Amino acid sequence: MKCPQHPVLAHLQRHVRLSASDRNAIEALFQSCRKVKSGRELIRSGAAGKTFAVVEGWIARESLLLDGRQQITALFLPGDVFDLNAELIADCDYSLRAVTDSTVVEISRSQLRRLKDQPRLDEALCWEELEQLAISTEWLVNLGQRSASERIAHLLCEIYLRLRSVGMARDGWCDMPLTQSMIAEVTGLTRVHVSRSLQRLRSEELIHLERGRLRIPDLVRLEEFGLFEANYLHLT
Amino acid sequence: MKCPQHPVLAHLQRHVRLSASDRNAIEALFQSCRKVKSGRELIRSGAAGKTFAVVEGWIARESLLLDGRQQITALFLPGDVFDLNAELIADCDYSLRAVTDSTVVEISRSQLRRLKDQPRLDEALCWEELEQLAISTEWLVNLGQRSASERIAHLLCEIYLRLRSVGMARDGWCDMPLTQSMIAEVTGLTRVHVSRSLQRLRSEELIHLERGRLRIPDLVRLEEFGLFEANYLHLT
DNA sequence: CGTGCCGTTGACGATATTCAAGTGCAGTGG
DNA sequence: CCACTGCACTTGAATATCGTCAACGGCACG
Repeated sequence: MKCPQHPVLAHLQRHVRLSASDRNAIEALFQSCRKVKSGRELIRSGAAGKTFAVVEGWIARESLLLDGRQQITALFLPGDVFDLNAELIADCDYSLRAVTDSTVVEISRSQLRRLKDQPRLDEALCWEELEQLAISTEWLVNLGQRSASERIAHLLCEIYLRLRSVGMARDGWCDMPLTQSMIAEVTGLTRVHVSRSLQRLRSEELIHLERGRLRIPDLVRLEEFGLFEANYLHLT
Repeated sequence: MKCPQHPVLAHLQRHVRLSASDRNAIEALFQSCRKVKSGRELIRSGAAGKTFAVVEGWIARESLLLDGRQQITALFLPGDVFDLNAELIADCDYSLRAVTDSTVVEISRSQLRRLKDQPRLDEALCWEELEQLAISTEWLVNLGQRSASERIAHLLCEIYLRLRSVGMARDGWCDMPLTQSMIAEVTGLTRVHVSRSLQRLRSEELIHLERGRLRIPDLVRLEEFGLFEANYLHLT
């Protein structure tokens, strides 16, 4: 699904109304976009950290354990600006991988400093950080307290609302390019168990999920099932 | 265990060497300390967000589910400065509770802005944010991928190293005021299973834990057991 | 026409939860 | 001084949830 206006601008303006010069400063960044093929890494574990904005596509942050177990610790969707302080890191312990064919912008520390000199942009960027932290906090609750089906239901609610907030979901429909293996890596479950849990959600008519598209016939019911409370996303 | 110098200064100076005026700006904050009794809330769910620095004691961030299940999503130890952008939040979906009798400093948004005008302090504060995010990311891996005993081992390694970085742990000893119920709320397990898992760690001589004190006879062994890799803490 | 990835299914086993009862200890008040 | 209470922790037995192993089908890609 296409985003009506530029997703990064839409995302930044969810809490702060930007001036024309603010918008220009952001748009100037897009002159150096970077395309990344699905499955390729933007940042490899061990490299230096970088700040990104997602113009198009989905990005996953992955952490690898010594024995090969793997966890997706964050998902970045169109419009997200993330890892604002990462340039301080000399060697990352995570990697960033494109879930779909994606377009991103790298933001250097000097560019970031200039953006932060504009008060409204500074505030908008603070909201970005706040959102990332709130989401990862909510994911902790998800992994710690919810059952398998609840975790998946919660994740799908979050994805739907995050996409909707930049105009990329409506009428209960949105893209959902995550494979079941990836859902497993997000939710801390096995592929097999994700498959079974999804079947349960389908059989209870809570979701329809096929060929990379998700349909939620009754969002309220899915939210209740997944003990989902939207306020952590700070949508207005 | 007492911190040799002021824990907040020690913490901020782990990555950045502060000037005398930087240190004065921080010390000025301590004129308005706030004492909180063990078990009391600093911030209640629904209130406005605030920025804090921990002078003394341990603080937990808690999230409550609709059905009463509860998760601790962060622990703040002496020296930590946290929730730097929280003043934007009108109503929190979490609460902050003192684990032990504690002393904290509230930092207002205007104070914060003044601190951020000093470049070294700004950088030190960025490191604080980076650390919080890295820890919550690592906790996601913990909940998603590790077994019960591994989770607890990992948590104890983290606590030990975080305390040691501000001089509050040495020779394998540190404070450990968390009850087993709290460990359960951090690790997403039940109290009962935490009790059994701790017994396993004790029987394998990986830890000695009693009366609020932790002893780790062989840190390397405990780290290996818990698949702990310290680099996410960015200690030098 | 293979090959690899994604998803599904079944049988079985491991891990963690639930329920219930009981201990030790610190603090309280008669 | 001693019962009484609440809290932290422990233990056992039964159960549920989730993981592991293995096999199979469909589909896209070269």
